[in-house]
Amino acid sequence: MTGSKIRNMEQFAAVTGISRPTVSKYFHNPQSVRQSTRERIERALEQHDYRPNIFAMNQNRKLTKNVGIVVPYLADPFFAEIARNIEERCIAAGYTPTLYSSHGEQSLEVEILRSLRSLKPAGVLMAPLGRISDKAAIKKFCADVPTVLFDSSLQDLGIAFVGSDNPQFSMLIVDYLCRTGTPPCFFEMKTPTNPNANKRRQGYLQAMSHLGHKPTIVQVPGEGWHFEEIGRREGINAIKAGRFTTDTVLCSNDRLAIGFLTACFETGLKVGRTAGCDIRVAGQDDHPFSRFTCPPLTTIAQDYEAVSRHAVETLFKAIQGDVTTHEATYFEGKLVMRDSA
Amino acid sequence: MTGSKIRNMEQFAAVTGISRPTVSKYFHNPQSVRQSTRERIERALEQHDYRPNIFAMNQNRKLTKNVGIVVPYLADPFFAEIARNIEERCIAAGYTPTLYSSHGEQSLEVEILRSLRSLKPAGVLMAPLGRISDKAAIKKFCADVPTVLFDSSLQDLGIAFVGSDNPQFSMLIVDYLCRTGTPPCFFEMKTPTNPNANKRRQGYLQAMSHLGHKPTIVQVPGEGWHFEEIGRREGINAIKAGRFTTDTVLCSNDRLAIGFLTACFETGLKVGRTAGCDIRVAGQDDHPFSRFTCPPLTTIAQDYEAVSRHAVETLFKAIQGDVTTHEATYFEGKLVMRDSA
DNA sequence: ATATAAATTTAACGCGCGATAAATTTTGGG
DNA sequence: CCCAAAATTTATCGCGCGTTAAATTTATAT
Repeated sequence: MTGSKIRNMEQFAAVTGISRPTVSKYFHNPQSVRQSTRERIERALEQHDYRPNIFAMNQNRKLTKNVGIVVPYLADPFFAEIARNIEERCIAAGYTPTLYSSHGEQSLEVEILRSLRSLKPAGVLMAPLGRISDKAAIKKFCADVPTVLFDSSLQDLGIAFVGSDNPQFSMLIVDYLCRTGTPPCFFEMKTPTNPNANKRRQGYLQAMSHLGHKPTIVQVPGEGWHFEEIGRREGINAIKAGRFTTDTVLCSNDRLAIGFLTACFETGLKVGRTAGCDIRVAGQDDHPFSRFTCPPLTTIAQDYEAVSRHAVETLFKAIQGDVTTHEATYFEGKLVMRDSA
Repeated sequence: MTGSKIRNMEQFAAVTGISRPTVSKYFHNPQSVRQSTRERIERALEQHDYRPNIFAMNQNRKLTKNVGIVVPYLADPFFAEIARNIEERCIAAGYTPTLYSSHGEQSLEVEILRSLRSLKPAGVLMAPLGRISDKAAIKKFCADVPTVLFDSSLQDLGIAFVGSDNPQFSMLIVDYLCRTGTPPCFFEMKTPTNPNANKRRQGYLQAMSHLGHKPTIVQVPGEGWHFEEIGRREGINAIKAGRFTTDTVLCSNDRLAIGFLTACFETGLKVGRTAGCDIRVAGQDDHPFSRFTCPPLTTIAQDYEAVSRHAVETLFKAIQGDVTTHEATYFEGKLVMRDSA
């Protein structure tokens, strides 16, 4: 590393002995220049750690290499994990991802889209808030920026949707629960944050009907993204009110289930699938913490490896112009048997 | 909203009937223009939703309004929460925060600093990886960009450090545990990720010595950021090997404790502080999930409201030139009594 | 060696805004 | 109504790079 400070591409090009337009071309796509040229640039790059000014680069280019990643609630480790997964894939593809969290608020989600516009992103991967999203604002955004929605579908907005086959989730776990014990009640929030919950309820109803059992749905109040607290507080209420008609409870999602496990603990119900247990509890998602509840939570694992991979691939295809019609992809979940049910 | 598309500040200025330099001044600081002028601009702003081109804005300004926020591992909800808190404070102060996670990897942390440089941030708030951080790289970065370190201290790098009084944490909980039952063993990773763990061990030793008890430290192997899994796996090993000399275990942090609770469950140990329980378990941090373990985890709550507030305030002071000498601030924790100990 | 295609160089403009200096207008106090 | 101070306008550069067209060099095939 020589001490010389390089201020711009002009000076860097001078060091390499190559003209600036060619150097510029290299940074745009290293494969677009001759190998000998590439090697000379890269040799100089090792000695001077020059980087093109990111602001100057982007201002005069209609399409940047920026990619926006928007999740509804980053304090949920599920979204943190999937965001990380997506982030890595974007970097590997030579893009610069920027991560945003809507923190459960409509106003923030809208503001994020505003900010994103000014970044002129090549594309955006977005998990919308869901029910409380400003659909009109998102629709408008999708019209201007190639956007792939994931996790939570929003009408047919964006160039594609990638998520999970939620009805299949519920049907799978209902089938398992019925095979191994009493048919489950379904525990959920009355006003769920996103449509996935509705599809899971449908799946539950369908599976129960198919197996010839009478369904019981326990809906509880609660707003916002503190699902564990809602599961705990309203779980206690529902247990005390005797709203669960069988000794098996299927929760709409894992975070609700984690809170419900606490509710069981605090009301003295022993959770598990062995003799001497009072209640079986199952979730859906395979949340990172589900492995560590007591007892560990039986659940349906989202294939978020597949979701993130397909979402990213779809976006990059669309960016490269292989735009077709809107397409929705749903990945199946897998049963994860643990000790809670 | 009129249909006219405004492409740049020139055109927007024309619409308002005000000159471009004045409009520019407004965007730099709305208070710097006359009220009547401000009102005219804001009226036009409502009709045309024009925003200055962010790239053009920043390229020719030595100091931007960007602020970098770097956390070591975003999939840990603790960091997600504190990042969110810091983010909001930055926005409220008129800055544009960008969030990065090192994902537990040195190479990524270094790369993030490289990227941050090219964003010309006004300042950076960084929770370093700790032990595996590339200290030289961070030192170099701190020399160029005003940086406040938080959560995990790294020598005396940066303009300030803001974190928790870790020895106090351990002393507080040791005192509590000794008052209410048998003195605790200390459960930790052999090679902790950051210096906080060492300070907590010191606090434990000091408190035990002060109270006249013989300390027992159980160190277990394990690398990376999957603390829960390490706590579970190595917890089982340590329990089976009879390494815990008393029926009370103080874990170095909550995530380890969450895993250790699972270990207790899987080895048949009943956790709690009531008659009939086999073991008491306590953590440190008040992790968002600690409220929902079974039993809920007794722990020491980090004051991350105070940490994030003071970190942001310190940074903005430094940015405004009130740079003094390096200063470290440590906030005390509060005992959160729950049912695990 | 020669023709042809491919890569590079040269030259020059534009992007949208920051920044500045000098000229002009507006404001507010007496 | 006048004047000094404050705010705004006018005019003009510069930032660092993208982009283009024409001229030139280099590589590849015949």
